[in-house]
Amino acid sequence: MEQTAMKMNEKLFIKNPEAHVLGRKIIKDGLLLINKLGYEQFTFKKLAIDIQTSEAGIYRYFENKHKFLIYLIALYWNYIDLKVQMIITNSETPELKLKSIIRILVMNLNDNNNSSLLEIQLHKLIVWEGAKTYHTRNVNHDNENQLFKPYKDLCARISDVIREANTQYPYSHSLASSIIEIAHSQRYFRDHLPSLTDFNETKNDEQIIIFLNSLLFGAIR
Amino acid sequence: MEQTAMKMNEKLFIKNPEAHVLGRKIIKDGLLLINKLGYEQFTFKKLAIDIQTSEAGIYRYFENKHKFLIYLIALYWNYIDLKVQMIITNSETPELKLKSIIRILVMNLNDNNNSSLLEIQLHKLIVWEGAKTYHTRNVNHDNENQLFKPYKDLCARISDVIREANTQYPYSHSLASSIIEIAHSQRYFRDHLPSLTDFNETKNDEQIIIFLNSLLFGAIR
DNA sequence: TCAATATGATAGTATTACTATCTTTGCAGT
DNA sequence: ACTGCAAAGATAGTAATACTATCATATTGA
Repeated sequence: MEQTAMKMNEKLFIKNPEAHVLGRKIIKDGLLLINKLGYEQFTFKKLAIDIQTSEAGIYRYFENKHKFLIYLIALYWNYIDLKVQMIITNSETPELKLKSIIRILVMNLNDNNNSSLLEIQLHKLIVWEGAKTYHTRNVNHDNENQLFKPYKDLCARISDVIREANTQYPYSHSLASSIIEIAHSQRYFRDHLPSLTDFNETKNDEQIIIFLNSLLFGAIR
Repeated sequence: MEQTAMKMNEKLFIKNPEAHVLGRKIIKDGLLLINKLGYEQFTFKKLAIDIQTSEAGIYRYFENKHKFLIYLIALYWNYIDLKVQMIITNSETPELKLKSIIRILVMNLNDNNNSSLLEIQLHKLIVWEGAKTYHTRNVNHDNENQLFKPYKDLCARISDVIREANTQYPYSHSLASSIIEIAHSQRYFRDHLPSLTDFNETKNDEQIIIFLNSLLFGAIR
């Protein structure tokens, strides 16, 4: 994943962090620190101390911590989209594609144990903080600046597969975004508000996968 | 709705706001101000100026703005739960109950135009800020203090109806919480990130209702 | 070698999220 | 009518946050 070097929206940063040592350190350690402290407690000051630079040093790369969060989340969406693209080209039927996509969305790590630390951390971030990227009074402005394009692209891609499975189904985009959101919220509920779910303590992703499958295939059947 | 006087969890406030004039003003105008500014920009200072009291005056009722948000959201869940209870006793079949519940969740205002300003504002709040109540590093602690009980109660109640409709269905809680979350996220997407949905510009709730019905009945069928 | 650029170092400001204290108002019971 | 106590008003203060500005130094690539 490291070398993918996805082209990121330039409105997300002031100076491209991937192109400089300090920038890369900000991303790598910043992701860890947000996951450690939570978005609200995370500050550029704390990150600066962590990586032994100054607050101003970080502000040279990112306008504020909200843009920083959107940047990291965009990284996640781009990465998932890549994985989904691979699945699509390698799977036979749309049904098999959808099943594999669901596995990617819940980040089932059992099968492919080559998942990097970065992937795991990005998945943790999306589950905890993902919704905070767009639940702001800046949504419309941020959306005009295409900051959520990676999410929308992923949604469109999954939507295509849904239509491939059932050309009559009229809500392919809504179904795609719903499956994505539920994959995250049900995992969060399982781990923190378990009475909102039916998943037992054995934190086995299999139950979430079965639930998502039944939802998706129940809808398009 | 005004006179329902639900018993609220005492850990949500320092001094019961419903019992005092200033407290009631904080709730009423605070709700409006959060909806106007958004949770992040909302401060007790701004609210104090708004209702012509002091910051300290508000801190006598609420520990901080996060607890205040949870309080308002709990108000919403309690209110919805009441409405759902009424529907359950007045509907014939579980299928009719579920259809009516979905209408309540999307806050379809066409049929009952007696919806108060408070209801509309609470619904706006849950769509914009609802997830922020539990996406915090305090979740576990807040949950132990039963702060999310109203949400869990509602989820359990809907879950019961789902099981009434299909006694074999094993994911009634997850399905209930998913339907609730999707009702809110799809409305938000329709209004702010429309390419994540299939709903067109005529902001008619009917499309969301149809989508939710197809999801729910597809799952339990 | 020069010039641009990256980074370091330090300081400063307005706002936020509180806490403390002291005073005044209004009402309840005797 | 008097007393006492809780509610509310008024003001001040503090640490942290979210920035912005400036000047110096290190690196590097043309």
